[in-house]
Amino acid sequence: MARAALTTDAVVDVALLIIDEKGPAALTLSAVAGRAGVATPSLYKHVRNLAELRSLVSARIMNEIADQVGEAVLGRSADEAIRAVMMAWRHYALRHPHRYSALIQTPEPRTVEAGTRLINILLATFRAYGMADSAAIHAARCLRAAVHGFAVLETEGAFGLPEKLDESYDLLIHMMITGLHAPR
Amino acid sequence: MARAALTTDAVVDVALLIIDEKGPAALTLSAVAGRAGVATPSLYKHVRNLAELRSLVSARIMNEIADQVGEAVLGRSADEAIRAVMMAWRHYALRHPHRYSALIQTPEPRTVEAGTRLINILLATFRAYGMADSAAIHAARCLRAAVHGFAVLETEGAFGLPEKLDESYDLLIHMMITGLHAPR
DNA sequence: GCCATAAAGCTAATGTGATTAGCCGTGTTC
DNA sequence: GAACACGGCTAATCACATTAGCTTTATGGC
Repeated sequence: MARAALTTDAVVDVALLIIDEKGPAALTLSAVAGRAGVATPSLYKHVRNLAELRSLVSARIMNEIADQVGEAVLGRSADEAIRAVMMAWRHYALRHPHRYSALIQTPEPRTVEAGTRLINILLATFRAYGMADSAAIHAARCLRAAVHGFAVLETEGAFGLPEKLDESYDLLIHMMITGLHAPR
Repeated sequence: MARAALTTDAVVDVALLIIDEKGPAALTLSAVAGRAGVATPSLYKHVRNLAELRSLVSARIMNEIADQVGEAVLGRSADEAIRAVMMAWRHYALRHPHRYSALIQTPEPRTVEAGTRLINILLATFRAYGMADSAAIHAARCLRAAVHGFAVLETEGAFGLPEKLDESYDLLIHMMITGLHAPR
């Protein structure tokens, strides 16, 4: 071994710092190296390239979301659980808007793995409705799409009037819950 | 005047060609210039810079979506209209996945203007339910979030099993429609 | 038909970032 | 105490975006 120094995790930490401050577009290896007090090429000792750093960052973020959502759902079930999931997910996005924009959806192994944790939470929740596996998968996809769509649009500032967004989201939660109960 | 040659619109055409073939990340001024048979700096006679080109491209795409959705909704109302909107929107995304990924959500005037056309179609549709203005806005936001979320996730390949996606989307349509009818 | 002009194109140059190659010091380990 | 592997560094290359300034060519007015 050699000096203690930088680790891959520490590089990701710095990357998140930059993203939080200036958005995903500002994530460059130069910027990370500057923050870490190191020359740019030195980073290649810890990450393969910029693409890998982005993927590590994305996975870390997805894991954070899964953590928060998993925590929120503890001790709740059915409608209460759905509401808790949706609230926690959106709150994460609002607390870290730039991080949310840095999420990669493209099938990228690391993020997919973290995303699977999140999906499993949703599936477990839907089993509380007595749903069959297949039905739970469809329901989970719908919930994911709705929440993610709202979070993306809100964090990117795509909605016009900011003041009533809580109300809109309440409606979305309501629609999801009632939609799940309604017979096909 | 000078030679006929390139126009801003033609540059956007070429940009869309590149996006369709290789995705939004491949959209560089060099690539556009190469395709257009022109030196890179010549493009600056037609677009201010790469950022503006992206914004023009995004606006064009959003307008295409609004066109398709607007067409789909003709002659329909209420539930039928909602279903038609959702189907047309997703179909556009599936026909042009790379274009869908090239959409910019950030408050960017040109895209916002085109997006407003789309929102107005949704609002008009919700009035068919006899909704008040405020309720229609919340409903439109929810519909937009759900459809956009599904389209983003599907076009980026974020969903696992491709074969049942039609079924999942049917469920989403069902959830939206029943959710809209259910009382708060 | 001839010229001024403005549009549209071009070459050259600069700056930023990513990435690679190859060198150097420093702990760790035997 | 010497070999080694790790982590950092400098130098160099490449791809792009962007700017400056020159050249060419329609075209409208004469």
